[in-house]
Amino acid sequence: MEKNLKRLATMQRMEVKGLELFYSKGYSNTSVDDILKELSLSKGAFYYHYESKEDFFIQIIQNLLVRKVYSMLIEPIEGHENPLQLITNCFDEALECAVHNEMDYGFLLSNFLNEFNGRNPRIMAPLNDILKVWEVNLVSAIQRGKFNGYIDRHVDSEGAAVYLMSSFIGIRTLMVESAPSARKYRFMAQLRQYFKSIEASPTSV
Amino acid sequence: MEKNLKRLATMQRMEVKGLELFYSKGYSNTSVDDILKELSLSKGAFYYHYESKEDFFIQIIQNLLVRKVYSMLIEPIEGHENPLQLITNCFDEALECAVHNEMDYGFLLSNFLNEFNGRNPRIMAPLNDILKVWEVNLVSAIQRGKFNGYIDRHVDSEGAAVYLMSSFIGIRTLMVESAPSARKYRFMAQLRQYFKSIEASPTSV
DNA sequence: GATGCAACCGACCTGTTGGTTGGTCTGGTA
DNA sequence: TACCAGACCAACCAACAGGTCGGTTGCATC
Repeated sequence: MEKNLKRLATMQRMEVKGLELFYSKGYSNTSVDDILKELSLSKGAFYYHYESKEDFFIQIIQNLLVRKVYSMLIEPIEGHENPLQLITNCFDEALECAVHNEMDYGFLLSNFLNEFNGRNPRIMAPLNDILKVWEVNLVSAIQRGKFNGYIDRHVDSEGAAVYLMSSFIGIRTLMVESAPSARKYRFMAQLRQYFKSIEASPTSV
Repeated sequence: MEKNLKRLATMQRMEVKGLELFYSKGYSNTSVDDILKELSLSKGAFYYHYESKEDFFIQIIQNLLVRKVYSMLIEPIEGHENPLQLITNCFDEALECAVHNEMDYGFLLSNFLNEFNGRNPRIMAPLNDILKVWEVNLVSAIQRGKFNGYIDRHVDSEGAAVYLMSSFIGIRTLMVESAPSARKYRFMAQLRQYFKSIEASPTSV
């Protein structure tokens, strides 16, 4: 049991540092040695625990990335209050975090999506899984909103979900280089504008 | 003069093939040899015309990418009709093109943005320039729309522009892997919904 | 037909990459 | 104390990267 703990501790260290470097430099620009050097570990240790660099990355996605996206974008909108308010707050916090993080390279998930889109099916599979969970969760939040009278019942839930995901992924890309704070502010204002147009109103037909 | 023509022809061949491969495999996963092999050219030819791989890529951005983005996203919205209609048509065509292109890896510009964001300032500079032109053009289209009575004059032009750019970049990322056609359709419907909320209406305060 | 030069060739250099392998250390067990 | 297996080390490998360089080709000029 003690043994197993040590194993897991080492793997955890590798994966945390791996995610950090993969995020900041990209997957293909980060060598296994880069990660190992920072942890004072050897190649042998790495290939004792993982079959390949690709396998290692998939583990990172499943062990770390899933949880991060979950706690940042999924959990916060699972309440039973007004979903439009929940999503607004959720996006606002996620973007605010990006504004204040000086080492920002964009949205973790979308960076990796971009790097592997249409190129590496083995890695895309778990990434698409995360995307799907996010989408399903948004859809059900919107449907809940319709049911509870917060959102106009003519709204296409799937459409709204895709639209929200798109805009979030895009704004995170745009926020990296120039005027992140200003762009966040403008984005949030337009998001509220959009939300106003899909919320339930007494004047709706 | 004839000489100069040959020079330009070879460079054009290299840059066109380079853009093709950089787009499909990513910049860092495409070697100079990959490009040269497909053109049956040698390393010597390459380094005779370009100082480095990075310099080569910057040339591609300035010579090819700028024009592509211009003709796809900027020119089509420069008319004097209803800008919301122009933008709708423009996005619709750009996305339709993506749907039918089997070799699709996302939005050229945003793929490169993602790859170099926060990492390579020399390459980011010309990419940001393109982004800026796009943004300025959207802003002025929206302002034109306000002036001509198509768009509510309380609308924040810069905000709407950023919101549009975000959503476009995002939907292109989402359209690569799964259900591009369905996602395009849903996206466009929500875009129209958003547009409806910012267009000039007689009932506005 | 000798000269000059832009355009191009391809062998080579140096460093890095993902991955392998034989060996060492250490803590628990009999 | 002898042993054993999991965890790790460090030297090594072939493939490949970006980039260099001395040399060749082909065409215009005189």
